[in-house]
Amino acid sequence: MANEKKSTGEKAIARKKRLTVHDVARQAGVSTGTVSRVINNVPGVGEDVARRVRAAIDDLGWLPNIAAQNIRASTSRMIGFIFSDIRNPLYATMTKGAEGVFGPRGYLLVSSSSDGRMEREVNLIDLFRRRRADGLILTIADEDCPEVRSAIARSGISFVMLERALGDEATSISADHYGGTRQAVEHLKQMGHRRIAMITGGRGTLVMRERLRALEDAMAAGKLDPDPDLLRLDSFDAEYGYQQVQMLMGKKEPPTAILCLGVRLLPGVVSGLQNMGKTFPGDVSLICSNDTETASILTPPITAIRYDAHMLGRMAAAVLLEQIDQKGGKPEVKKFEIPTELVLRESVRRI
Amino acid sequence: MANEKKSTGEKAIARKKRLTVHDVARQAGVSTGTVSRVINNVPGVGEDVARRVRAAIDDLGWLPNIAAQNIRASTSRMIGFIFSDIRNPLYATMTKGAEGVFGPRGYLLVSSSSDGRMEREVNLIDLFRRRRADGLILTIADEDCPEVRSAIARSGISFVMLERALGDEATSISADHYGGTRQAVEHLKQMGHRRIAMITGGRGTLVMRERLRALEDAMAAGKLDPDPDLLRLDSFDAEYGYQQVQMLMGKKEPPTAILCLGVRLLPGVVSGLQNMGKTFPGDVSLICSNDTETASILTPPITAIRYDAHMLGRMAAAVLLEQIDQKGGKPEVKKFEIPTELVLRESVRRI
DNA sequence: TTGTAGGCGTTATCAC
DNA sequence: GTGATAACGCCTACAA
Repeated sequence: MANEKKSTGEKAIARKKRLTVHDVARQAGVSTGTVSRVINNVPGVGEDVARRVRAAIDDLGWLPNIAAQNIRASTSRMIGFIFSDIRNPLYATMTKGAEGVFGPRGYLLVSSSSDGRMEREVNLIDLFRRRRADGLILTIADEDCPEVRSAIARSGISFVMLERALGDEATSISADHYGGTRQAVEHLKQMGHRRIAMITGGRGTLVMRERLRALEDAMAAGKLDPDPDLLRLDSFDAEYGYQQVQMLMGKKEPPTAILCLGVRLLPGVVSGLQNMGKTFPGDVSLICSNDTETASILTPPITAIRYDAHMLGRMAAAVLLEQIDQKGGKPEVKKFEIPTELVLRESVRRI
Repeated sequence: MANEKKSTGEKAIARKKRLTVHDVARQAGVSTGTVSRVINNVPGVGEDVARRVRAAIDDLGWLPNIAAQNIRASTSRMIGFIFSDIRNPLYATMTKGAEGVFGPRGYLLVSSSSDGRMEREVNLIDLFRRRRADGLILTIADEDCPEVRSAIARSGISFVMLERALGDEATSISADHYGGTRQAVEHLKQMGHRRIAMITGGRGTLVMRERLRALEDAMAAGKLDPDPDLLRLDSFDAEYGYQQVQMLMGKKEPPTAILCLGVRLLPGVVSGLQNMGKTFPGDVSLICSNDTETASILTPPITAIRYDAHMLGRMAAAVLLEQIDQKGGKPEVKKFEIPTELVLRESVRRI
């Protein structure tokens, strides 16, 4: 009663006031507490009263303000997902996968692109801290960046690394890049290839480390000595692929096969080859990663290392939620890996 | 003082309590109001006091809780963007563009996929209403769906339509699909084509209406009578493209040119052609929309209707923010269009 | 210049 | 069963 400020009177004349529990309570002739109990299904509310409340809710078209609920519960039911660029189909697919897990559990997924820049990553982490995100999925550009690591640490937010790792300090979810790359190289070796180049990016990430280790192991196992000049490891950009493939193919002793590892690299590599009049697999064999529709419809279609990015997103979401639920007991650090598969097509020839 | 509950004492022993203005105020030996003034740059705070406050903030590592700020300001600084699927590069690109406008202005962009399903769209709109989003960018599946329209209306949230329209009722931003399609068809006519097919989706959207109108106008202008059986207008899915292109090319009188309008359709159409051993432009000429890297590296590269999706996202964001700022005066309904361009490549031949 | 107090919209803890 | 009331974390009159 004391609460009936004049704003109620203004409502009709002034700009539409936002609806609150109070409006519903008044309309139903009950207290706000009762309204709250009804919408939260707290037992012990009279059936007729509940009916009246629900009628008032429908009548006014009220929906509880989640922000207010959250502030009381000191939670946000929001998860941040940070990666380089949503235009990369890999991240779009992971986002879609994660969304499918978070949505039904009442969490809002907020994906944001850092353009792979450290300051943006730090800003985004701080932003999620200000918004009191309940969790973070991180696919950062460089696992060793101290600024980013300290931003993560001071945020105090539960997080998992996706396609990245933080030593033994954090849970991570990734594809089996070692296995995938190893299988690709073994296939090339079987097809008679000895000079195998690799174009990729992601220095300072689990992904590059595993790919490199796989290549080295495979070469060593075949008693082939790797040529360091065949390694082009500085970027995932199409432009980089375009340049490097031409430099590689312009060498006196060009590679006979190229691993093109990174979704955006492939268009660059292919148009680089086209630009210098080289064909695949005639002039050079090609294996790409991840598999995409583009890879499958090029002429000829391209052999690819495939893994399920959608599943990766789902797993990251599920693992993170589990970790959030257990918050209190210190979270166990776990490592999850999903399998890869070599999709044989026509871009590799026997030599 | 009365406020110093025992929780402060517990802090050391119990689970880490969240930081608040109170902690900072105590640490700096000032009141919470003063802390608030400092972080909000309200003039009239003693320089030494401000310094002490800032020191305390840094010391504790506190960041104001945006949720709490928002609940006071009755805003959320959050914008929802609803479309069918983030894996569609068009939406990913728009999202990126919009992010670039919202971020610097302190707004959080939340993109979510509806899978083009009406109930999902309604759920998402209600979700954004519960979260008190300040604005909505809508790329819904069907402009005429009454459930969705009423969800929009009852939400009371400022919104703009992106690549969609709501008659004269709402501001919309889109590419000039009429112009783009018209130009493509004129080009085909000039190259001697008379039987022009169109594969696309999006019934009930501005985009399809404009494309269809352009095709009809162009045919009429050339005194060609359109064959309704050459119109395949039921889906944007790759699978649909795969099927329909084969049905079209299997006809007694197949088309001599196909407009393949929809990013995901292209891989389907191309592999459909490959599957039946048809080539382009030998057996049929091809024009696609939007332009993608895939279109440019296929053999041969594909003539494409291009428009700037990134710009579309930026514009939608800018227009929406302007509309939000002016909230109070009823928002003017405006229509924005960005130009398209026909990128000539090698998938169209003269006949 | 700084402190106090009330309120933003909700829920949980008391009483009744 | 239901109704007051005190938080949640912050900002802003208003008072001092």
